Amino acid sequence: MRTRRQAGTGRTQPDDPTTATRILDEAERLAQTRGFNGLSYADVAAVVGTSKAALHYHFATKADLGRALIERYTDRFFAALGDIEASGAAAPERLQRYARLYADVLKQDRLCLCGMLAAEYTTLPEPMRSALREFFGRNEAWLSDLLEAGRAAGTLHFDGPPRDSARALMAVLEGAMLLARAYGDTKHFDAAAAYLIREVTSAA
Amino acid sequence: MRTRRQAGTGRTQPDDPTTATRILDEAERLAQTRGFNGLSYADVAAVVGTSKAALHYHFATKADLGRALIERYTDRFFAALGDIEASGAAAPERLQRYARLYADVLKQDRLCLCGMLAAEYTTLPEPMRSALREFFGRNEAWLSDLLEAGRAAGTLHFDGPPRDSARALMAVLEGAMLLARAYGDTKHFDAAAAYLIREVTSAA
DNA sequence: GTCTATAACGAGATAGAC
DNA sequence: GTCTATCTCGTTATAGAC
Repeated sequence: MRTRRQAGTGRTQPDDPTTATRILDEAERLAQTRGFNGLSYADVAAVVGTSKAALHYHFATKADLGRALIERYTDRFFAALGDIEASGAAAPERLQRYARLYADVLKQDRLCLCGMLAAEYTTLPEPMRSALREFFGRNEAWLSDLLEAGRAAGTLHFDGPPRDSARALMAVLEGAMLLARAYGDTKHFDAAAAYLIREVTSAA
Repeated sequence: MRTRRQAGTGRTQPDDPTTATRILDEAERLAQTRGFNGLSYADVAAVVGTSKAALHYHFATKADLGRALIERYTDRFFAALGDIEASGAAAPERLQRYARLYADVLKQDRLCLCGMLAAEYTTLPEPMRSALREFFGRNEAWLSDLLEAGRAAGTLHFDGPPRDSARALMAVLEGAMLLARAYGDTKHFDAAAAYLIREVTSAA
């Protein structure tokens, strides 16, 4: 039931990476490259330099670990989206920066954590499934707002409801990561992303 | 080393589904829903109504089974593309029918076999990896030819090399399947696919 | 908080009878 | 061509010492 733990003393917040954090870091890396089902406690423990039992102390079950992974990933992702909003850039530039978030992940030879987990969806425990749906739902909402605002400002052009275009954008980014990695060529991703953004950005 | 086998007698070709075929059918279904790593010999044997050892007779290793799955899937897929070509339809209609191939898979609550395997790419043995790259490479070539012909005929409109648009199309279809299944809503797929096809089909 | 040790199970794969 | 039986290994998870 427990997940993460404060130490007995009060000085556990602002320190170097805590053990739980290092566990999450390595589990995240493995999940993004090999998938959640392709990740074992033994793999993680070996890199972190601890034991399988210690992992179970921090994350009692693999489902707990998985849920923590998605939640941390989601928090980080939307913090990055907050940075984009705070930049005050116009809609086309925001869209470019959104796509760059994905490109940066791919450059590390990783897939989007949630895209990867979506492929494994039917094998995941329910807490992970609902966390995934939340990630994609919030993404769709964020993109829809961006598209709608851009269209209102005359800087973006597309037909139909913003939600449909948002879904298409998410789909092309997730799909392009998948295909680009199979080819071992990030240019596959860049071409697909640039194509779709050009469609939305260029005048009708 | 062996894979598939003819019986001693000569009448093993035109019969009801042979055991090897039923094995492939069920393994394919599981791979498309749970992934290749989420599929076990025990699962397949239970549905086919045989033993794990019998599976090993037909497909000595799991890598052999996986390769056979991709090859059969590829053969079927390009047979379907051949039907589209033989129909004599114009490029926009061909594109619609191409997208419908994916939609039909999704309606069975499955992902594209090769899209699913692409997510598991780093965990796959090399023979499966090269078979995957071949599937996507041939797809890209087929779509590129279609796009180029459509642009020449004035029925399709897009900028840049056909190859980039082909990649974007494949990416959106694979990605949309992934996301639609997580939502349990095939309309997610239809919206994304329709959006992208409209972009290419409508006049500039 | 972390360890060693081990339980309990499922995986892929093999041997040999029929 | 399929079976039963078994092997070996890796998996998640737990027990209990320190």
